[in-house]
Amino acid sequence: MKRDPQATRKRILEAAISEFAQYGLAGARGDRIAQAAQSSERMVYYYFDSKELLYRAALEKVYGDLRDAEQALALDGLEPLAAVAAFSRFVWRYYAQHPEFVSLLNTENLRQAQTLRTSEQLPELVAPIVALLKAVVARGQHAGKLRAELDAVRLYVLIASLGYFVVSNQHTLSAVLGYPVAEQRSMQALADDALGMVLAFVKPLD
Amino acid sequence: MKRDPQATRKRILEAAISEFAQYGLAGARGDRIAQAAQSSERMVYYYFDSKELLYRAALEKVYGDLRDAEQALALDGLEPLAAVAAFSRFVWRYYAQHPEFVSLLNTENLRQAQTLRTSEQLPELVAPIVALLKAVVARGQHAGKLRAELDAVRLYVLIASLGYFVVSNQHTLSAVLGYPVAEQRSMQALADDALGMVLAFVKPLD
Amino acid sequence: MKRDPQATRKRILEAAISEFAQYGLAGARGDRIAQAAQSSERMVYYYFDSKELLYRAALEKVYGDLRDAEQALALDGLEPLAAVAAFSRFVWRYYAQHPEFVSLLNTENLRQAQTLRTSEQLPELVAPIVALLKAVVARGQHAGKLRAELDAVRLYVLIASLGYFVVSNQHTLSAVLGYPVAEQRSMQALADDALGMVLAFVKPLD
Amino acid sequence: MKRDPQATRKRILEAAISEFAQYGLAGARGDRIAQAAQSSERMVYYYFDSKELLYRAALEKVYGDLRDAEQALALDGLEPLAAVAAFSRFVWRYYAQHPEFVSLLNTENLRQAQTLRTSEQLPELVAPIVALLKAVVARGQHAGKLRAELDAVRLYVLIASLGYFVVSNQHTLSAVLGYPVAEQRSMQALADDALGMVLAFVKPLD
DNA sequence: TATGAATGAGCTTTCATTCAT
DNA sequence: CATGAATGAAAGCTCATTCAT
Repeated sequence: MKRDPQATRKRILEAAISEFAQYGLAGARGDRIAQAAQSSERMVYYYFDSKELLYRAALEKVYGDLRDAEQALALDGLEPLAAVAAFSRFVWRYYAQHPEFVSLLNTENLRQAQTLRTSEQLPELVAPIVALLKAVVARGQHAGKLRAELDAVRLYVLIASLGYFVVSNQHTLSAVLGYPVAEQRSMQALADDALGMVLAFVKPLD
Repeated sequence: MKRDPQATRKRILEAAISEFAQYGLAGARGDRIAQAAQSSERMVYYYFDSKELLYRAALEKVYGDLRDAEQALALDGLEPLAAVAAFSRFVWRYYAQHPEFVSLLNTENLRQAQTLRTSEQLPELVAPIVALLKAVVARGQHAGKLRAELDAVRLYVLIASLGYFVVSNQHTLSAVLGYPVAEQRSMQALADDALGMVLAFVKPLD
Repeated sequence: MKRDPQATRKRILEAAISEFAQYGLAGARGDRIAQAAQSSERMVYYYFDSKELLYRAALEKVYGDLRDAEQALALDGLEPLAAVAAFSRFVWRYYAQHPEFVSLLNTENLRQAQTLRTSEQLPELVAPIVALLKAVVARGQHAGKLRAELDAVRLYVLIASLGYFVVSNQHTLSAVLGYPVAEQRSMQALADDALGMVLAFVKPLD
Repeated sequence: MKRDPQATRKRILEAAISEFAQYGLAGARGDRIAQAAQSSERMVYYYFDSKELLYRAALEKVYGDLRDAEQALALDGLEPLAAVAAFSRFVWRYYAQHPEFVSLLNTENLRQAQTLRTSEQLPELVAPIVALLKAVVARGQHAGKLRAELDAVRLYVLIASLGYFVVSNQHTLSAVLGYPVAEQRSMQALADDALGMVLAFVKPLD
């Protein structure tokens, strides 16, 4: 009826991302996805064959989107310290603006990365972003602007950590601390603190 | 079977924690819990009335365990900086040694803290630990050993962030980075870096 | 509600035999079985776990019934020739009176005996009846009343053949030949001819 | 794809025969047929309109093939006894070499010959072969070489029986008796015995 | 002649839960 | 205190078939 296969497929995939992000894999419901996509449950299987494969497609989509977003990052022209700061801000902003990405990652970790481990295209979707930071670190160390002992991968993990937790755990945090993490202002304050931490950490101890 | 009601109840609760941690709320299966508890599905309902209530009990249990563990923390006798370090190490070690706690938190955040928000005993289970850090910060600032602008709640969030992410996302991290996060040694290296970060951050900029 | 588990289970199994006999494994419908058994589709799964296992149970039941029926056969007191006749008549009568057995066998052959081959109890359900004929043949050959070259297994197959086809293929036969195979009289005439055949075949050519 | 409509139609029909023979009507799958025919599911409907009609076409095809094969049978020149033997061997060989025919007959009987009974061309496909035997019997009786009481239709049924069962039930037989019915040698031994039976039966009791 | 897209209906199976003792 | 039996509701998925070009 719609005769626009690409569009239908896309609507389903987007509805699925949102559903999986909200309910996890086990909790996601086919009929809800169909309804949100203004399509039918049948079409979901027509395009994606099974819930698991739809979930895999959703994961690949959100990782792909991250990779696409990071293309816009131009760190080469920046001072090493400024580059680390820009990188951190980019990552944190991405998490904050894409809570469904964070949620899907949590879901995938619950499953012990079952799907990710067996995906063929996922590795290549993730490699570039770490490479980006590696380049900055190497350059900064060479110029004496970043600590020599710095390990780029560990630095990446720490930067990610600082932005991830507040998005991932925003609901329990505000329930438990009464701290309104989701609000712009507190988010910003946290990000400022975190940036201070990162920069203090990467600077050489002159 | 076993004429020891308390023991049966306990086995069920423990099996439930492990099941919820592994599969989330929606993915958890009553029969698997019953089997792991060497009991019957019927008993699960006998003691906990419903899956939701069992889940709530599980959440309360893991939060209670954290509260109990933190009793052992004696920060009062320590220097402010040492106290911050001890606090951080405690939190991180707890996360690392209790991945089921981390996993349950993720599950609860997926549900937008639905259960936690309506729990009566949960707030009081969490308040003390933040209070602990608050005391240290106040004392340290008074003694001029910690930065005056430091906000204890935000500091708590940042410390938690640094320990949480690697446990929560260990599976995707090792799948995607090939970084063996779960191993003792890499965990330790990360913790060392993180501690460096925290201390550099809290110290006054003399 | 019925609180008579054995009876419910039995009604379901009988309904299943009749359904499988009428529609085959693929064509059998769970709801029809449930309805015929005056139970619910859910109960079918409660007792038998899956359609396949229900089918297996059905097969085992009809083979078991045949084995039970054959207990009544007392061939030892008979003359060898009379024993062969009695055996043949028993087999043919059993097929004629249990078309659902014949139909299930056809279904199982369509499936290339997939289920039967992997059944543990089926072999032992079938062995005795052939053993019965073997004993008769041995006795008859020893007494010079049956042809020395006779192979008991082959004889069994031929006897079974003569009774099976008319039951198994009665519908196509009457459609195609206009021969009312299902009627008592034609059935009897065929059985008489068949018995003549068998006896002429087993007698020594004096 | 292939601009050869007749060839496509033929491939589909052949694939259908094989599919119906292997899985029955209910168990047959449109997509498997399409794939085996190197065509598309859509084409199956294009040429045959529905599964039922495709099944009917399959039945008509296998009956037609039998009728064609039997044209080669020249019984007129043979002695009555030799003619009966030739007829029997032909039928048995045909069954053995066309298990898909046997399987389709079983499937059709499961359905209580629903399709066959309402077919217009099927009766005329089957009549000739029985007529063939009738002629032989009449001739033989007239010449005193065949028993006078012999009924040709019943004789046909018995001959068919003897060849059908081993093909139709080969899988359960070998599973249950451990008798390798499908093998050439055992098949031949059975056919020899069966021929002995038939001839002993039709001969006058001089 | 040929075909990719779409679909309603229904199938088997699972799940959390309640009944009855 | 404990449990075997029973179940309504829904979930994921499949099937034969039709639409639209």
